[in-house]
Amino acid sequence: MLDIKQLRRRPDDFKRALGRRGLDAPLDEFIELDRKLREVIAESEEKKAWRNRASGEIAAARRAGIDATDKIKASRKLGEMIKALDLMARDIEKQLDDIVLELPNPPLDDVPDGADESGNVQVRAWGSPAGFDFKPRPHWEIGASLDIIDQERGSKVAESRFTLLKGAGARLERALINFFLNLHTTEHGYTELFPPILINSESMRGTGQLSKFAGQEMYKLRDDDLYLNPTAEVPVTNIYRDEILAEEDLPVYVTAYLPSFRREAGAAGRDTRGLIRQHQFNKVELVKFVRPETSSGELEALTLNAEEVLKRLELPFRTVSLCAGDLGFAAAKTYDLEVWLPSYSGYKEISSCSNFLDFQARRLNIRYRSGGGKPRFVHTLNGSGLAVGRTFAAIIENYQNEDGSVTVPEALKDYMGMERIG
RNA sequence: GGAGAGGUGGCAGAGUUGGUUGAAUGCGGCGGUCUCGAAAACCGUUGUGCCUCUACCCGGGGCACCGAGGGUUCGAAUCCCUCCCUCUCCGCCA
Repeated sequence: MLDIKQLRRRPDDFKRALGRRGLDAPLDEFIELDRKLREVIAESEEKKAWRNRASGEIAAARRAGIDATDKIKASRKLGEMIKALDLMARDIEKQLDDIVLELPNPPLDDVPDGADESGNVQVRAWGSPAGFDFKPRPHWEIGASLDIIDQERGSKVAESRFTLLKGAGARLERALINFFLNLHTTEHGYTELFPPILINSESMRGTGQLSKFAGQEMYKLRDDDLYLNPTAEVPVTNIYRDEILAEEDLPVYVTAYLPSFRREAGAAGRDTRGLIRQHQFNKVELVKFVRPETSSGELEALTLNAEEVLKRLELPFRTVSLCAGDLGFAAAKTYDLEVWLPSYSGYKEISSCSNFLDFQARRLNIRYRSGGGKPRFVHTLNGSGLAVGRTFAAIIENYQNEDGSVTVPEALKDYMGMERIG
């Protein structure tokens, strides 16, 4: 959520910044409604002050045994007017919310221009895709022939886009989760969390997952006000909702492994095979709560933490800075990590690291007390570190051998208890 | 799932015959006195949001907030309704 006071003060700046996203924000309408709202509030509060005074006088009169019927009558009339004004205020507020909650975060200045994916800019690349002296196969074929990925039976138990992992496959999934968490907790200074997997609508709204457009993606429980976790960003960022943190507690670094569920509405026909786009997938998330002055550097550090995972696994990847038009709703700046996948003959997103500035914190009301002064909003950041299924696929494809076996990456040998699969 | 108790300021804990109670008191925190310094003692101070005045800050005035939402009333932390949560006992289970 944007800062309404800032919006009020310099709407043109916001209009320009949001324009970089290709958005024509209805800010004129906002300014007009906002002006009207304050007018109504002022009138209502003035009448309330009057009523409060009258109530005191009625009390005093009663104690003195004086009749106050006329005062009570006048006060009653005032009450009706106040009720009407408050109703009007609430209506205007609702209209304002409808506008403000749909306004995305303005991009930071160093975010490249561009309307879509094609405007993204590579900032660095690591490793080089291995050449194969045989025809490399996609991970779903290798997985099937090694009998470690079973998509038919996954579908039998649930439906399509659900997968059954078997034997070394199940072991690899678990190994990756452990490896990620161990790296981040022991070497990168993150505290491990294991939050609830079912999430209430208030938390979903807080991080923006429940806005008009995004609501389609979530699995909702029929009998309860709960959703299946779409990304650990939601439960983890919400842990401090409505809290004021002590400045000395910042920065907070937390990491969490959590199964994630998405309906993938609108993705029909895309990535239909293999582990790339599943309804249920595992992910290790990195989340930071930081002081505003530090968030820019914290994003660089968080991105490097995610990159480190790929380096340890010796998987070639590149890092791209998303252009203004490709940024997610709440992000002011995002780096995507893309891993090399032979089956795509290209790079595929495996992590997305974003700085939200105070956009999420304002909506979630997460603040910290600076010195002895007023509470200020923290900045929040998050990134995948990493998506487990896509890492699984990348390992199978990049480490495949001509005989159909897969070499276990050095970093995973202890976790796997084997040097090769198959 | 059954029965009961309860949700008040950073914490603890008053206040429920409705009326200067934003809320006693204690602790903690901050500032000061004292001290070479510290402790103790004493004095003062100590919530958040919004509206408004002044040029932003500081400050002044106002409104709101005692789990959430609604209701009764001139007036509600105090009465009524709905929901949420916590605790205790029983049952059940991992």
